Amino acid sequence: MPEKLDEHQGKLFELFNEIGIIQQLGRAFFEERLPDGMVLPHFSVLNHLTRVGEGRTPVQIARAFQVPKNSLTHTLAGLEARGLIEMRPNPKDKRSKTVWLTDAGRAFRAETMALVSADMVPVLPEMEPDDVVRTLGFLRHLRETMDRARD
Amino acid sequence: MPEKLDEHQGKLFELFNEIGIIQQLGRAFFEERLPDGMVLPHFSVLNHLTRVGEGRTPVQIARAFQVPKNSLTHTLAGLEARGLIEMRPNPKDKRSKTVWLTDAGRAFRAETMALVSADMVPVLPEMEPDDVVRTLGFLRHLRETMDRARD
DNA sequence: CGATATTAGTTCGATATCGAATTAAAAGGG
DNA sequence: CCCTTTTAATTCGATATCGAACTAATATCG
Repeated sequence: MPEKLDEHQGKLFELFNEIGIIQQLGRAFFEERLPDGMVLPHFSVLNHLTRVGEGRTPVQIARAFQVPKNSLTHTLAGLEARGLIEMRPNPKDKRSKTVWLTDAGRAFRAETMALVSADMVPVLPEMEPDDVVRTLGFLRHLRETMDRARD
Repeated sequence: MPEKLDEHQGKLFELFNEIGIIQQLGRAFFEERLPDGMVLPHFSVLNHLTRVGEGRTPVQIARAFQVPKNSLTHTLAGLEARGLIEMRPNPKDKRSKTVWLTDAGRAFRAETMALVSADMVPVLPEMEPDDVVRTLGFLRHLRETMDRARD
């Protein structure tokens, strides 16, 4: 039954399509609420360090976001120029660096989070918590599968 | 119970996070298989015209993808320069244009689709069709909600 | 109708993003 | 140990992306 397979594949394409559009909506939503020259990846790095822990290396962060590492170099440079992060040498590896939040970075992340959260409230009641959790689970599985298939 | 609300909101943040990463993975996956200077949005426009119908205007397409219209101007210029689409005046509105696929554009889209589909086959068995459909449904709802909240 | 507001598309300048090449350090294998 | 390979980060050049300002055409409303 090759039609079944095609249909399955078609749905997956639609899923990617939808994901792209939502990503775009989310990016715009965030960036409207970020100061002047800041973009979503700037905030994402601050958030990542808060959630996963400071002292990560640039490659680790790049892998987590699945972006090329030179793209991250640029993002980190922007954050450092704004005094939101600090780069320190990596004691385990002289080629490498580690990334740390400054107090300003922590404060900025918290403020932005509060700001965006407030504006997100109207959306929440529309989203069934169970659906959110289930979707999250599936998307993680999808990501892991794609990641594995990347080789 | 404000903790419940915060938790719900936290899950939604994680969802956006995951969506961003998958979008990135999908983009890379596509662009590895696209010729030289072509990027995902180029393909997306060809695909959109095939699925939704030709003769769309740039603003319609921009709205469908939730990107600024000047970004689309640039994408369309690239496609036109490669002879994959054709711009015609809009008989209903002298400010506007309509976008049409050329034969080369149709052929290119089909070839790329086949190429990407083939490489996507290993991922398919990992994805429960029911889960894909359910996720798709939820994401559509999420998009519509965000779109409505955009005002 | 005529004035004003809105809409379609482009242009411009600034920044983001990426692939490819580069440098420096670490790892691995004879 | 050297030699080769891999890895971390940066640099460079090219293109993508976006906000803001602009032009031309259409819609709205008195």
